[in-house]
Amino acid sequence: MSNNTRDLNERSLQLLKKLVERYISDGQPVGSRILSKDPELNLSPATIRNVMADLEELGLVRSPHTSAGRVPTVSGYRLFVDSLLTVKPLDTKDITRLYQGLSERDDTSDVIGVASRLLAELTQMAGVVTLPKRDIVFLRHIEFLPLSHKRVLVIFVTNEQEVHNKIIHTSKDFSAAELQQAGAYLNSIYCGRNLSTIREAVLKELQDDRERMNQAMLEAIKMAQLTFESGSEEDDYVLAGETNLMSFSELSDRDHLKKLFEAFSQKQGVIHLLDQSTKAQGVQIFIGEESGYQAFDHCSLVTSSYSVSDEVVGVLAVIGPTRMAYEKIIPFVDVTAKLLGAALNPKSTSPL
Amino acid sequence: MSNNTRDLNERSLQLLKKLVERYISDGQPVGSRILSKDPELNLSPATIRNVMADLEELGLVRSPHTSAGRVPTVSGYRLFVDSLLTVKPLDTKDITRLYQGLSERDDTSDVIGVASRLLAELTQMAGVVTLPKRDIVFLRHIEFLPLSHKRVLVIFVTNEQEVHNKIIHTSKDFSAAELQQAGAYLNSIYCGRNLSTIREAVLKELQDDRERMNQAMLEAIKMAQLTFESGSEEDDYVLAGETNLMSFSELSDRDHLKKLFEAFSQKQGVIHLLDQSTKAQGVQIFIGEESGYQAFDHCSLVTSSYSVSDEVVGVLAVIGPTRMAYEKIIPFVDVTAKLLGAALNPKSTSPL
DNA sequence: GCTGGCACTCGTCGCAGCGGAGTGCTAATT
DNA sequence: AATTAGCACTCCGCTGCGACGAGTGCCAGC
Repeated sequence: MSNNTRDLNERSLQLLKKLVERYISDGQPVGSRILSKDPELNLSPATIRNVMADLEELGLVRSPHTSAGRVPTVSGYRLFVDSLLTVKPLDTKDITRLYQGLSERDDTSDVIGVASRLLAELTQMAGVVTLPKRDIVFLRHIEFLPLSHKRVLVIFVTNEQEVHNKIIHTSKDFSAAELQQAGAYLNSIYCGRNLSTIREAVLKELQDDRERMNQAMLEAIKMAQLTFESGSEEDDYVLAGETNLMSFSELSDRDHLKKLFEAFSQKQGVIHLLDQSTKAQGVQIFIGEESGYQAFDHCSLVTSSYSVSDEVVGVLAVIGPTRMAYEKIIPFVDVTAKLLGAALNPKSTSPL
Repeated sequence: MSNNTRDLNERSLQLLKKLVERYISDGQPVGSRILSKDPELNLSPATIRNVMADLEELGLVRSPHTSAGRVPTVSGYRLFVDSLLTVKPLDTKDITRLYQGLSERDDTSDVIGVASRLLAELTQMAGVVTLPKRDIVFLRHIEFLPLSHKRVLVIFVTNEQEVHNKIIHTSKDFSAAELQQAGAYLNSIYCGRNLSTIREAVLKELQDDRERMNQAMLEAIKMAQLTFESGSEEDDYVLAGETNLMSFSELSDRDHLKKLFEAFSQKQGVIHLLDQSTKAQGVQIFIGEESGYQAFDHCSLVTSSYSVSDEVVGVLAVIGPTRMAYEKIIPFVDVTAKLLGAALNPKSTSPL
């Protein structure tokens, strides 16, 4: 059952490639007769049957029942996308649509949402984009408002458009004036820095320099610490085109569909899965059960991290049935990730 | 085809009631034999057949095919919920769950989301709650930040927790200091007032009193106008438990399901539908096609507006198959609406 | 080593037959 | 006049059967 490429000669691989391509385009188990008609193979059905038997022994294909053709297994798809696939150049129409959507950043639209919708719309599958990591998120303004019961509402603005808010619990009740002062102080020293470095700086301040700070400054720093402590901002993503998945017959089983949509609304599992792609640069693919999540059993995910200034800040993906046109989707996801990264680059956006 | 109640005698109505109840609990077309066994009716199958024929003539029931018993039509359900239904008191377990979830307002949780999730969880259908109208939304703090290109980022905080933001286009570029001043001015005069009255006041100012304001005040008012102009805050809702709907066989048709979920993600249609309930106090029901939206053809919505200080501020609903246990859902929605209204009442929450 | 031929397996389709559930109608009963 | 019993009828759903087609595995010949 080793699906090592060396166990197979060129012809078998070629045949597997044709088989997978054929299955992807037709959705029907493909038999020896059909493949025998392929001019590039030019083999008789009987020979093809022999080769297919080999492929089946290696676990690359299987037949749903005795007298149906063969369909690729997960390993078969894996081998296909890893070694056999010939990626197609992107459709020019798609390129322009992506470019339009992701380069011109008009005010109210959020790039992440646009990217997600584009992924879904142009692939007719589901698109998902994680929100970018805080590393590229720069503090623009911070402010505190008093609530009752020792609670403080923190509002902070990042980059251009995003406004975040959080409620923190403080050790005592503060007056509006005190909080205003704290905000002004923090603004003066942390504006323009990214959230990660702020967090580190805050921690350092708290450890090192207590004596050279006055009480108000200390309180302000404490509040900043509460605001930016890790995990404060739970990860999230923007999903689009889920309903497209309902049209695929291989996913339209009620229970599968339910599991899938439940996974989408719980988010957590999806986040974990996508996070695995943050390590690698470029496109990565999860085929069927490879994901390890039952909900995605008959799905494939084509993911790519996206980066700003050479640093990975998030992940995007297209989710569809295992039987998808990988040769198109892969370059598509790749390009989208790059364009999104570029669109998020603070240098290319208007200065503060 | 008039389904006037007067066309029917007590017995026929009683029989219709039994029939609908039976169909709701079993999901099978109900025939004369089954109903004849009901001790309260105590009629022979033949008599029941006669009555059923009458009901069918009036359009209250229909048979899927010649020998298949009867199922209620939309009119049948309508008559049932309007005149025949005997509502059941709420399950005590449900009451306590609702009470727990909606009375204690801890910090981070949003009541609207909790309400929506409770509706879904306790009914095992989908729950939806519209965000409350701005009339009960009080301005707590407003602030402006400069962006590039004559744009200004407005952040305003309402009630306790909610932070809103919006980008407005101004006639010229303002400095941070100017904007701060404008914010301070607006805070001083509009804090604590609700958004509707602010909008009116702003418009009045712009018309009446131009001469007695200085330039800065005028600019501030103009910005407030842009911020609070109507339609600025598009309506929205929180949905929960959509996936529950996938379990109902009568909705599990692929196309219907797709339409339904598309309607959910586009939101707009749902909002329109729910808005119709803002006029009435109390529970309202849309059965099947009554909603006018194809996506909800085989669904019923049990809606109720919810009010704060006797003013309707939003709508909540349970969405499920037409064949749902109305006698339980109706009081359930009713109570949830009342509890939510109470939870939102600013008087009962901690003061500013 | 490849290929043609052949027997075999399975799934699908159409068809017929049958039982069950339920109806509508009519005639008898109260 | 209303209710009921009886009966013929309709229609769904199930089952079994045979034909068909697609595709396989294997063997023998090229």
